[in-house]
Amino acid sequence: MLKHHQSIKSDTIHLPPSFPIRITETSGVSPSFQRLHLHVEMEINLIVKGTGYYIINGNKYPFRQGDIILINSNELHRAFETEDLIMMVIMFDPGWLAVEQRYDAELLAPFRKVGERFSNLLDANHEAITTLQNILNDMKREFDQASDSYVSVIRAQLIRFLAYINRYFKLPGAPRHQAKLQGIETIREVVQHMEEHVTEAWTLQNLANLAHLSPSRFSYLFSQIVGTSPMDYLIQLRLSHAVHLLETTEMKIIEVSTICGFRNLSNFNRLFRLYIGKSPSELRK
DNA sequence: TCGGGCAAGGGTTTGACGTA
DNA sequence: TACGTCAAACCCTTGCCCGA
Repeated sequence: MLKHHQSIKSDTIHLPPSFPIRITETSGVSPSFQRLHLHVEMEINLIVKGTGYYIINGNKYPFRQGDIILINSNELHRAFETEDLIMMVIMFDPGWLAVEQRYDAELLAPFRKVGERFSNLLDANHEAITTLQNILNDMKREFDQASDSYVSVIRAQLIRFLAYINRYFKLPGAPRHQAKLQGIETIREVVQHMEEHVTEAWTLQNLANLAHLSPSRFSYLFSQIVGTSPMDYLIQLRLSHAVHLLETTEMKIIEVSTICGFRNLSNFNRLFRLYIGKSPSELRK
């Protein structure tokens, strides 16, 4: 039986305390973004090119070129690529802006009030989006060039970015509430359990038992919250573990396959090629 | 609104066998 | 040893209905 207080552990993002922000550009969706995860840092994604969608706290947000995604601290999220995706990813420690909140208490509202007064998705068609895109591009340029006083410029641009969201992107009408998925904590606990016991021979029935749900109800809820079926998610967890072992050890492929919970080598090879795009032996070359 | 039960269809897994 | 193919068995997903 699961302990009630268990939930998915936060990812640890190593940001230097003196400059707690990281700006990168990613092509496609890296394995760490494909899995359901959360972190204390606030995250901004600018869709530079292509399409895909985010699952954030059980809500699906399709995105396209020009959209901006905001992810608050500890929001459970997962990214998917549909086509030719390139994203700018900004992670920052909200504590970095603690002083500014003395002067503008609403500065972090676009994150803190997401789902109520703001949406996770800032639409590429919004009249003010170009201003925000320019700010983010400027931040990336400053980060890459690291010229004199670039830390101050990036910090100032981040404050400007948040202020403009406050000014132009408040949702109209009554406060909106996030989708009430009562099962979200239950699914969190099951996902945590799967990640900690990835090699177990899980069946849908086992997983549903952990959640105290029928298999059909569990499968439906899981897909709503995580974005893929339970068994598909389990395969991705196992393959991530397999990639790690293949890259960092000299274990035989059949040993890796067994350790990662695959009971059959041919099935492991087939799934590996399907998800990773190459065979296990090709990965090692 | 949430959850259980059921059935149909389709996807997945397994194990044997072949090839390089 | 590593990996691909294939057929059969298995079981998961989905949709629907019903009750609490």
